[in-house]
Amino acid sequence: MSDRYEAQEIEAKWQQKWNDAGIDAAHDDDERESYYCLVMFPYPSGNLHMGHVRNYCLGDAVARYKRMNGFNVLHPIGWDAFGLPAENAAIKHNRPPAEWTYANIDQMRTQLKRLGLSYDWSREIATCRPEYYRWEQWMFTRLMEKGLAYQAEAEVNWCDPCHTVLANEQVVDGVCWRCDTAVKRKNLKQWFIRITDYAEELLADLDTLTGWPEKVVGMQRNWIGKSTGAEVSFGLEGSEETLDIFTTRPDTLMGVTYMAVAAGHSLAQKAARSNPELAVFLEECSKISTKEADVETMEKKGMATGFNAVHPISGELVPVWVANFVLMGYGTGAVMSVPAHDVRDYDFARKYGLPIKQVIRPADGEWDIETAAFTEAGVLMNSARFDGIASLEAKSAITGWLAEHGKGSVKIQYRLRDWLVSRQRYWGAPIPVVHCETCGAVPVPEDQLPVELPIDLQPTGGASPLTECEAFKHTSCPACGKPAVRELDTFDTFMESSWYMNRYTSPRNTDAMVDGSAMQRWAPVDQYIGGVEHAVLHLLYARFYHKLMRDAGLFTSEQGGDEPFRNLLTQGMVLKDGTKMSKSKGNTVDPKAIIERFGADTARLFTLFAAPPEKELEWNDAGVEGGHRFLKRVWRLLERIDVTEGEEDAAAVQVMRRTIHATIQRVTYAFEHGFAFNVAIAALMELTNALQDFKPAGSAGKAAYREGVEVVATMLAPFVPHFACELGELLGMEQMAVVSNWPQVDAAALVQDEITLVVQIQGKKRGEITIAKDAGQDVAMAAAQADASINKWLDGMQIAKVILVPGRLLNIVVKPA
RNA sequence: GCCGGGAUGGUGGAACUGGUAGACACAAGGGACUUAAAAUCCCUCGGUAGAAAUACUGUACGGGUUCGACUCCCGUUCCCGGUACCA
Repeated sequence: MSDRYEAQEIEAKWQQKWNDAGIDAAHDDDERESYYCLVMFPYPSGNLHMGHVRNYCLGDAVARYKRMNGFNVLHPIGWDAFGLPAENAAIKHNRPPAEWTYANIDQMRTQLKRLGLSYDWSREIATCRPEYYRWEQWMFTRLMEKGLAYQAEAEVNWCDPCHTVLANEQVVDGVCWRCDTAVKRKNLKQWFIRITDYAEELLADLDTLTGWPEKVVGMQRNWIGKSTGAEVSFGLEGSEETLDIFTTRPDTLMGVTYMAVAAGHSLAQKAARSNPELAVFLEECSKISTKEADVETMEKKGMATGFNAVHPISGELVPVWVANFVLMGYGTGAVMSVPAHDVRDYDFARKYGLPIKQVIRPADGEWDIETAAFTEAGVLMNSARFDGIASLEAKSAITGWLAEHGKGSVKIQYRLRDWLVSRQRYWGAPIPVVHCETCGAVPVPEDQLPVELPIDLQPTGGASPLTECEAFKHTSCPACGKPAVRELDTFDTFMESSWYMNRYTSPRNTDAMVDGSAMQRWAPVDQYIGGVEHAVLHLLYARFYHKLMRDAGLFTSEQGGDEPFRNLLTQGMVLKDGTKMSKSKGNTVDPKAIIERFGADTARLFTLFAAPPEKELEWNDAGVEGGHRFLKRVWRLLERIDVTEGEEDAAAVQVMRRTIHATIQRVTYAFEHGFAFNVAIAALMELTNALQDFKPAGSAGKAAYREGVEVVATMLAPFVPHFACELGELLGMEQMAVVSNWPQVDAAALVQDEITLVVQIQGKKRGEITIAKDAGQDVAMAAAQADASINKWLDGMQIAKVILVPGRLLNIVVKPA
């Protein structure tokens, strides 16, 4: 048994033993310090792909390392089980989404278990179960009561032939993915949650996220997009109404030469009634998809409405245009245009022959406005009483004047928009609202929750089958008791993924969404690991939801924190042949095949070794074999474990022990700083190579060799737990490797009397010298000059400068004598 | 378009806070063992010149700062992620 490494047998054996010993359970009642390690739960698409494997191997390494360091670890898993792919699969196979979803969950659970991941399976959750989503329904009714949830019109991508709303993903080059018909924008009354009420806190608390990658914090900051500017009321010629806009550049107000409104703006709609040409243009505008990338990259077009706006300061008339790039959902759906000082306005003005009026000039020098827009700050000109003022002061001067005259005010604007949570889909959590002719939109009372989704409906590709489910649709009004109809939209699936991390702390709680004391024990998540593609949306919604839960009184800041994730690791994607693995490209690698051929440990080892966690990982079948070869090499270290060869060599033992303890230091560092497991595993390979070359001579040699092999077995445990346990057993280690104590560095073993110093001349390496550890510059220089291969570069030269970097290098700067 | 990230040998990657570029692997080539194969072990392995010692050159591209730059600054190209209804 011990002479060959048989992965399949070993892995089955240890998974059974771990299960029997219950070592993966998180204990709600425990003296030890808690540690919460969370990986992003998967969408149950049916098969585990390499991205999952990578994510979960990283999380498992962290969880196991923390257990070996004495922590009581919560490492849960579950299923993000609502969503669009289930409906697509349902149409394809003509089976209800629920069936497909639950079958996939069973299959993927088996695959996860085969990998030997140390989850506490007793806490498994699936978001499509009423026991789960009832609490987000409950939360939504609370938000309605607080005025944080509201209904408003919003545009969707609509496909006429399919008679359905399309997700952005389903719009390809402006047409429906199924029937190739051009999509149309359509207004629907939908539910929103006021995330903008929390914009300031979401922004401010980014500063507390010191354990997050800076790039993610930056992306969130930009997404929230706080800008300070002014709201300005323009008049409308021959009308009492005003045209209100927001601008970040009130200093350029005197340069406004036209206004631009969205196609959906009331002014545009009004103008189109008497202008057929404009009506055609508006129709054309309604055919752009709602994707930001499409809107921003299309050709900028516009048309005059015939209306004129009245400038709030000069009283001059400026034309109001409709422009296809102005978005109804942003601000007021109207903007002021200053072509002289904004690139997009400049291009638009040039295209349509609109006037360009320069009102800012550079503080020093001239600017040719005929050539390009001047977008920097400067000094005002052509601005009547504001002439000569610098941009910065002009902003407050002009805003102040507007405020005095009731035509504007300082305004803080966020790019962040309220969270649209309605989806016109079936496979999602029902929105717990009843629409009553008398009482309006009424939240479903707590004692009637959950509003259960009928699970046996069959989507057809058209409208959601929920809209045709009479049994679901008809109910009575919770307020007045009269017949009423249920809300037929379901929640955005980001709703479920926004609070699952907190649910794991008390996953079977039937009395409340979460339990304050369980939150106190576990929350916030100590380490969250998942794909960087979630850097903005999922992570922002989860942060927001955490604050909503706190403010609903489910836990206090002291119990659950103000933020859900203390530390974040964003892993890169798994690629094959330089591109993302996908079925359509036919370049997928099935983890199952790797596991069957080499075992779970080899699959785990390779995914961790092949690339640093945050970088993309290029899959390489040959590399997998290399990983397997390494395990076999470690295995063979056992052959010499009780062998002694030759005379004891104290110096060799000292070098060996230094290597062992330097490796402990390096591997431990990887776990404590950034999880560079590729480097940690490389260090373990180096140690293995050193042990292979080491002659275990005499009792000290034999002891050093055994120490080294035991250290390798123990430190491999977070990465290849089955292998490490088997090796540990064969070594006669007292405990299973996965529950052993993490090795400690013996500082004495690291001490070195002499060090090697690189010698450079003019910054180029010319040799090495060996000197005493704490020798000074004089000693180093003497040693350098005593070395012929170094000294030849000093011949005929005058030493201009000497730089000594202690422990690293000596750089000698010379010039001709 | 906008926001964020990346680019180092034939390949994946390493290089601490600006201090030896290429650790550790993979592939390839050569050799040992074997009747043979597999497995295993040993050697070579950025480029140019050289028998070698060695020298020059080299971290996407063009500049800059520095005694010293893969690392910092300015500009450029290409690739990837996100862009609010994929999750």
